[in-house]
Amino acid sequence: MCLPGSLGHEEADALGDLVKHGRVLNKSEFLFRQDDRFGSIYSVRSGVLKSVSLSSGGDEKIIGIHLPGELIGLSAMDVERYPVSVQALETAHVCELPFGPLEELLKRSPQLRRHLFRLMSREIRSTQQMTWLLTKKTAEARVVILLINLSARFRALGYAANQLQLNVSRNDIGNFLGMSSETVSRVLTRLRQNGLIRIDGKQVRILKPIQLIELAEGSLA
Amino acid sequence: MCLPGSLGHEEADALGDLVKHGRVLNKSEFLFRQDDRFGSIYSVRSGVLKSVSLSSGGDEKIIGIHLPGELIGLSAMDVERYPVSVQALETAHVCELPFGPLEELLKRSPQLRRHLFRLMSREIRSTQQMTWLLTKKTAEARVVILLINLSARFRALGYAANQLQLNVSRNDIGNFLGMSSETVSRVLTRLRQNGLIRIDGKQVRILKPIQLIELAEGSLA
DNA sequence: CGACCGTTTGATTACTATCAAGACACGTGG
DNA sequence: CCACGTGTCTTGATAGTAATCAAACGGTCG
Repeated sequence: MCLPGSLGHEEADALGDLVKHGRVLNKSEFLFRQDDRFGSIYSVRSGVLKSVSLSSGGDEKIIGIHLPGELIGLSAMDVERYPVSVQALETAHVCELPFGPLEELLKRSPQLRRHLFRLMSREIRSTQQMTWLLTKKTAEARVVILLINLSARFRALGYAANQLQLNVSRNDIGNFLGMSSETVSRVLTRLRQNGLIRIDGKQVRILKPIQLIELAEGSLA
Repeated sequence: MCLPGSLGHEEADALGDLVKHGRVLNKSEFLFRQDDRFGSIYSVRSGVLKSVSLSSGGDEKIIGIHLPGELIGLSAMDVERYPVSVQALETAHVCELPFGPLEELLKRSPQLRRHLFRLMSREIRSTQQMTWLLTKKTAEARVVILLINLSARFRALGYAANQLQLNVSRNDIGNFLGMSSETVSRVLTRLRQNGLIRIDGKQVRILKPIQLIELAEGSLA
């Protein structure tokens, strides 16, 4: 399924017709690049991708990390060109939803309309929460909250919740959370030393979720 | 007009019928509070308001500052209750757009649909830009960028672009930009000393916009 | 095996928060 | 009208968190 959520059969079928052939991306391949002409919204079927925005000054900012079931491109609906690049962090499958036909379908399906509005609304909220994270939390708490957040999202997908396959470099994590890769590294080692997590390369295993949550809340309640 | 933007006459009329009696808010009065039941989206006709989110830990985070022409409540469309409180920073007029009837109208008006999607998309982008601001810019640059940003938004409304009436406390500015009120104060005095702005209480006059912009770009390009 | 990129760890620096005190503005009540 | 209190703003001194600079340590892939 390409648009997870509460859709009737009819809508699902119509949507199925609309979907252009799904796309497979290899690791580090781009789904689209910043300033490409906007034409489609994408839905992640498998794999993990990142959104990156390149500022005029030349530095990159990682805007989001996308797991299966999530939509990509919602921030481009009112502009000619995508404001970010999207790149696969591992082999990924996506569905392409061409925006024109999608709008047609929206005409007929109140369900789908509600659904899309919901998704966008949620996106707004989650980005706003990120600003809260960035201004009110210490580096340690930010990393911990990211781990908890990813864990919850994995669980919601039916994957193991405390066995995170982090195909994201320390650099990317730091960029995303507004800190240096060194600090990310330091925080992770400290967590490991305290027995809250285990680290095997890109694998992070959450050993004591409850204490992690306490840590996240604790540092500046 | 309650939904600024490109609407046909028909839509505008229908929308006019839909709008519940506008509301007037005195300074520091609440439009709605966090956890109030979601029912309406609001459009600012005059005045300035702020969105504040209260975390479980008890501390507040200012999420947004709303000028005339902007919509409030887009982040609540998929939840039962508003995730933020909205408070007037000065006397303000708003239109209330009850969500149920609005959805009815969306059924019939592709124009309006597009318009709403556009606004939400823009909101996503502007919040994402805020995360960029918070992670990639120094305290000084953040304040400067806020000034420039407000100036541009005022100009777009037809107001004087370099005569900002900042009915926001230093504390609120700091909260919004992720820094202490003291730092805000220091940055503003430095800007004043360098002749880039003038300050008369809440009035900020931009004297050298070009140099301000250079400053904003300069500190960490 | 060696080169290379990402990670870890250490030492130093720097930005900004925090703590504290004084200045200022404003509204109230004497 | 002026004294007073309250809240915000400014300014200063100090402290802390995280950035930066640097170097050693892997793991991976020709």
